[in-house]
Amino acid sequence: MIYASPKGGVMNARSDHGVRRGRKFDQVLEGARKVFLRDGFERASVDEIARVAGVSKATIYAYFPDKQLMFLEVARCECHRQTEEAEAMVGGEVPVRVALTIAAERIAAFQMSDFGQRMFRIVVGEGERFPGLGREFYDFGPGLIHERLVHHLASYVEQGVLKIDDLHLAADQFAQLCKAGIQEKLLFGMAEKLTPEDVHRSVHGAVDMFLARYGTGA
Amino acid sequence: MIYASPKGGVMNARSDHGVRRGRKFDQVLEGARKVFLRDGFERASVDEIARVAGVSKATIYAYFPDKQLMFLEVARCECHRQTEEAEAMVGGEVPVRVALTIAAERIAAFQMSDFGQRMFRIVVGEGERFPGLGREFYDFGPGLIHERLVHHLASYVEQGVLKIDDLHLAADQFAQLCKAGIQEKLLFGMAEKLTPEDVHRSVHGAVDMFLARYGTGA
DNA sequence: TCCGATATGAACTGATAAGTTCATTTCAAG
DNA sequence: CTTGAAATGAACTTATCAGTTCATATCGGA
Repeated sequence: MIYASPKGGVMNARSDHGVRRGRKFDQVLEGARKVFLRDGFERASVDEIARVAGVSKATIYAYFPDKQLMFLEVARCECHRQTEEAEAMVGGEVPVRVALTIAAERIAAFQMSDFGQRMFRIVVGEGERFPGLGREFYDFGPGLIHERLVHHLASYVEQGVLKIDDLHLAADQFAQLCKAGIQEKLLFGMAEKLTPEDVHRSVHGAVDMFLARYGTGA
Repeated sequence: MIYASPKGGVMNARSDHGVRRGRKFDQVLEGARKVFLRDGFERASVDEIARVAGVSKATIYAYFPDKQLMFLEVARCECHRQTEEAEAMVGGEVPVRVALTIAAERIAAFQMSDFGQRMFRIVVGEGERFPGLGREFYDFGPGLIHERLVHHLASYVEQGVLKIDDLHLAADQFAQLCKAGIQEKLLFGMAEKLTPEDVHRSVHGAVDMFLARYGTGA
């Protein structure tokens, strides 16, 4: 099994969360990621994680004090990773409609992705019992999108093509609109895969509605 | 403990889901409801349910073949019960804006309720492992609202005060808009209680946006 | 090549929980 | 009051799983 060696080669640094590092750290994290995303927190067993990671259970407990902290670490890493992948966002100089359409497509795509869906299920399902988990997920997922959106909307308002009083509400509304007709079907298992037409419909429906409300026609 | 006796007085009928009934059926269901809603499916223990229901474990297993079916039965009952409570909906002869505002307030209220939140967490969290659970929840919760909404929107379209091509999309969009600024805060534990002002802002934001897009001004 | 840090695995503890069993008791209908 | 269905409770089986322990093996850097 090929795995990246820990950055810097330092073997026994402690992370800021009570988590030790070492040679096989990445391997463990990867195994944990797979199993937690597949089975959820409660149903995932540490023995299974060890098996999938190709590592002994003792090694796992050398890194993490317990299962909860291991899970939190995985969640944290996944959120950060996912965020980095979505770095590229609508550039500066495109028409509003185009920018909104691109943004809507990203939002819809994320939520339809296997990762997006499973992570959402876990965070929502276990959220009440993991203080801070929901917050962590939000800050490095939806919250980040939200901030970007507010920022871009503001610049369009300055240009005079949008008129928005409450930028934060507008951004939330837009994000919500992108999920119309998608989120429920997926979350409640009423459709395995959505057709590109379904997505197209939601995306354009969101953009049309948003512009009808906040567009100046300029 | 006071409990309603089984309807009809028939003691040993089998329901359509492999579930037997009997003297203490309602008591068991009530205990299960409490514990499942409090702890979720995985963390709820049958012994605890027996304790809370004031019933012996053997009795529980006389009714339900296993924990899963017991949970499904509880979920079913809860959804139906909840639906019945929300029967009253916007009447016929009020202006669109008023009707939409009332509807938005209900949607927001349901999702902020303790029951709405916990049930959503469980259904989303366990949904992948309970075939049919998501569907059941949808059909007797959000799906019902959806149908009502479509129906009412159609009548306003006929009156000429709304202009809507895709009624189902419009209904989904409206429902989504009502959650803007509420759902994420609650689900991700970023606010214990939302102020009435927050709700007011979301509700009116939803109505304003919906009318901007679909209103004819008539 | 040598050394100290790291990993191993396999057995072990302790706890919890699902589901079963059965002799005994309660209850309600007739 | 009688009777049979329903309920009891407490012990029991079986299984799973988190977390520990330790003697041994491996690995990478110097």
